Amino acid sequence: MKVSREQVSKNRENILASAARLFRDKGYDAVTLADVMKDAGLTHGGFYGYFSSKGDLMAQANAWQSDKQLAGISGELADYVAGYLDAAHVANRAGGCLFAALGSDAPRQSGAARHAMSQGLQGMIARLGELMGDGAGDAEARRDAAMTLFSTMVGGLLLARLVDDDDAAARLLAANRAALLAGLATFG
Amino acid sequence: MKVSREQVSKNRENILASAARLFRDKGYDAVTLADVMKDAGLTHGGFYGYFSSKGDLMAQANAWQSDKQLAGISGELADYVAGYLDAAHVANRAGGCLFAALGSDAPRQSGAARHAMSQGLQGMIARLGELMGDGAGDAEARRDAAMTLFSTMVGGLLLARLVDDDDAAARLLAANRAALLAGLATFG
DNA sequence: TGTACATCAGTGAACGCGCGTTCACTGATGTAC
DNA sequence: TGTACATCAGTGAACGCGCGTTCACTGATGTAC
Repeated sequence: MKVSREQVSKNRENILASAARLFRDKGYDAVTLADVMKDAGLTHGGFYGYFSSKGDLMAQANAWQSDKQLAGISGELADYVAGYLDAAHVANRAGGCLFAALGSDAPRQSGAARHAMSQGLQGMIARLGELMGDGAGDAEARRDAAMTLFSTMVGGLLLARLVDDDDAAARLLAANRAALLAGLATFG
Repeated sequence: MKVSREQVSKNRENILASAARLFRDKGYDAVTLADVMKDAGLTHGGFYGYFSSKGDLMAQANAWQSDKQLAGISGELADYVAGYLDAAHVANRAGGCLFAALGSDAPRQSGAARHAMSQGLQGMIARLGELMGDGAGDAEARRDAAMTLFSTMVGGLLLARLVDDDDAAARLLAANRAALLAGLATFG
């Protein structure tokens, strides 16, 4: 049955939100279109009214999630870093950072899906560069510093999720957090 | 037809080598058992004479590749870091670091496959800690420093592969390389 | 050392099953008058 | 404002296809004598 235009808009948003969560949680390949549509409260047949293919959904979900993450950065940079390198973030893959959850899969995707993630990453680096203290130098130097900062954050989260020993994970987080916050204090 | 025991041993090695390459290149899910067996010069039906399931292969390939990588670390730590954060490594996913290629997929695997990778990572960190200069402090401090070092290396390589712009990738590599080598020089 | 035979690694066809995608149909929406 | 009808979002069954896994068979290996 036909639904209102407003409902169509909500459904589209729900599909993207469900896809963004499920992809991060289980990986692109392990998530089926039926899973996504069911999670969004619809049946799988309606999918092609919204997206042209699974690849299209992957691209749009990457862009959607990138935008959302970027918009979520506010306040002190040190607080953002500390929240990122936290046990709660390690446990919350479905709701956490796109780049740590799907970063090693992205280069394998073709065209649009990869590009959306690439653009998101560039935006992320630019934003973190802006938040860097003046002590880090001029705009170019701050951008370089942001690249290293975010590399360590993503790598640290990814490795903390990888080890299957809670103590080792906690130590990885703590070591990275301490090193990065010390660096930011120097720059600040 | 039956083959010699020596050939069986070689075949097993070939299957693991093919699997380790293909998994890193295309991801676990996108690689079929037929792909692996064909790459190893065999037909797919023979697979179950060597491994009990695809998951078993994934676990053993992870362990095999981890061991190989660990054994490949020698010489100056600074040289290893510079070679790791290099454009050639970005381009060579199939032959490169297991953790950067499959790190975000590993936590989704169950039991053995994840554990093999976790053990490999712990070995890697221990080895890098040993190679840290005395300036980094005692054994515990060196291990912490190795954790941050490897987090930045893995994150830096992963993000450099993710961006679909060669200049941006080169800059990410350069920024991380410069920051890490400066840090090592201080510790040295 | 040579021969006869049991073993078993490898082959390739076949099996279920699940997935992405398609499609005829339904019935609520929104427009034309 | 009400009514009649064209539109089209959503449904659920069906389709190919490819994958992991199984299995009867083959023929070289390696052992027993």
